[in-house]
Amino acid sequence: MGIIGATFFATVFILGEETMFEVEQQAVEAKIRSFFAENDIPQVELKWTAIPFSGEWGISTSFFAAAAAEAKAGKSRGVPVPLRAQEIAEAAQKSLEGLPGFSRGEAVKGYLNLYFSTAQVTQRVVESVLAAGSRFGAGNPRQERVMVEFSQPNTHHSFHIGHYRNTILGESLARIVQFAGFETIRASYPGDLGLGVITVLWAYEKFYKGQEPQEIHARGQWLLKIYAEATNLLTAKENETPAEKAQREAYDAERREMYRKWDAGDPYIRQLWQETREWSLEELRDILRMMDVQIDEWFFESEVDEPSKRIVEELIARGIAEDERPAGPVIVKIDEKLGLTKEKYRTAVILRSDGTTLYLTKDLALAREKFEKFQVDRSVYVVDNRQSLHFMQAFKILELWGFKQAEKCHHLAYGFVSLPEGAMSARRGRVALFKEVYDEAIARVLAVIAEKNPNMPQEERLGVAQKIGMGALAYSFLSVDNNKDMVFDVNDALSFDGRTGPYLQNAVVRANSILRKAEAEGAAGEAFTGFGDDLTPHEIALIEQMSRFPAAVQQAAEEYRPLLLASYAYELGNAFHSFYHAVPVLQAENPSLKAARLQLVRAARVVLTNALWLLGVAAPETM
RNA sequence: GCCCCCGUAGCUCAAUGGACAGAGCAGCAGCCUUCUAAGCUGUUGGUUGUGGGUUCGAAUCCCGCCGGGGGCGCCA
Repeated sequence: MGIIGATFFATVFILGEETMFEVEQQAVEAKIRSFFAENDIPQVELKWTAIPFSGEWGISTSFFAAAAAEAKAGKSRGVPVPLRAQEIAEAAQKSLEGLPGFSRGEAVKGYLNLYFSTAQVTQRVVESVLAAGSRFGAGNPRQERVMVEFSQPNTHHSFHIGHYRNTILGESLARIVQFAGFETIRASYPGDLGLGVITVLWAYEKFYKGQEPQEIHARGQWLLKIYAEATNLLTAKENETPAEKAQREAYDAERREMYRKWDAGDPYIRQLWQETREWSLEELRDILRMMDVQIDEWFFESEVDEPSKRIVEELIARGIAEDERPAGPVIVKIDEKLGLTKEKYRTAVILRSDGTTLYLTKDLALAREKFEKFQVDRSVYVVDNRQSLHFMQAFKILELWGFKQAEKCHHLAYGFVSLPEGAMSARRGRVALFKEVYDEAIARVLAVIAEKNPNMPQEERLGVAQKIGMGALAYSFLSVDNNKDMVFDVNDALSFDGRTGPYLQNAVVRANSILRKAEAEGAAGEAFTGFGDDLTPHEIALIEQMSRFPAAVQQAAEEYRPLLLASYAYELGNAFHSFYHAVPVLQAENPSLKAARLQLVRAARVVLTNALWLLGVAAPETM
């Protein structure tokens, strides 16, 4: 099979088949369906998996469900389900004799295992990979538009490792959903107003005006220091003297006055706010650049503040919200509206009694903008799990309000990140700042390069170190399921051994190295005549793993879980490293074997690169 | 009191109804004149917090309990 075969399979793949073996699976399934019909077996759903722990390659299904359905229908004749499942498996196997694409079948313990004809299927997988290249694994275009909202740090603060978890999770999810075939919009929603912001503004204006450092990150971090100091000045202490108390209260009055002026649009305060806000945003943009994240839409809290007030009026007018002003705030009694007897969504406050907005108010306005202006069908919010109630309330209110997209709003909650010493606290100066971790990562990688690859030209080292350092960090965060709390330990996060980003990058680098050498010795052009049936187990394992990639992408996108791809990527990298160790490529026994293995290495590099991209990890040429 | 999340090997984590609960780290034993040893191979280590239930089949689903974290009318 040459060009024609490659084109044929690539076309099939692009047009309809998303998970590589749908064609085979459907052919087998059709046969089993008619076998069921002929033998009066209930037409239950068949679930297909790879054959586990066989070292061989194929697809598998079980017949427990069919046997159980028979028993329920009173047709079991007293045969226990497992035995009957095995009977069905054996009979099904007989009915499938001679099916093209498979070498043999076996019925064992109620399962039917169908082994692929390796030469044919290998050919097909490798050709599909090489034909699709960077699009291998991508899903067919969907009609739905998905907005992923992530990276919502507060301005007048500095970006720490907790913000990093949010951002890498959101970016990876956005890449996965996009690659799976959905039109995807990345949205960022920085918190640029509120008391925390004003606190920094107050202290800056009063004590530090004009003293800011010029370097972007130093300046961002400097704002965080101001925040910590200011909070300290404004917090009541034990045993404080009357003079201290008076001082603190005077400061607080100044701060409140500044908030009032900001709200009233005082030009001087607004100007000061704009300028300092921009410092934070500059730092944020630079960090997103380091992470290779491109935000499509920026929403700011300050921009939805006014629109959100009008929404409250609408909700009151429609009887969804109740106005208790001036004695109380504007509320939505969600449980009551839903007729719930136990408290679950509770009562939400959507406007303060003084008429100013809350976080929830603004999220309602933002949601409406997403639905109406951007016409999104699904909206994913990557926000830490302490805000679960907030989003449960927000989505329910949207539903009461009549937005049908509300049911496709999803809060992707993740556990918060703490340090070995305890929770991060800006006030105590106990914060792992992203930029510090980044610098540390670079330094560590440079040290490893100096030790392990001293021949690497100096001018290449920094670029490689950035990719490896960021790869290690990204993978360490994404390989923990998002709903689990995490303790950030630099040594774990920046480990380069074992199940890590660098391990996977190293697999790509090793593939590059083989291909580079092949190129240099002129072997790259040698005719590839196809794969034989005598593939080694390491080759089969590698190809099998590659064939699973499209399905892994779809599952990760459906479940909103980058972790699945982190696990997948490790399995693939592991298969490649084992192959690399055990199977000679450039030293293969004969030219046709060598050409076939070179194809395999090319394909493996493609799939590894695609999988890593979805995790926000870039592989360098060498390392 | 109510709600959400978590509890799996010494440590960090996978496996969300299917076959023997898997990796990494740490430990132990091997493998670099051969495509990058950031690697490979072997090995030690588990009554899946606990008690019931549903099911042919449960780490996974349901109920109770224990332990940890978070949240609950005018913070974000």
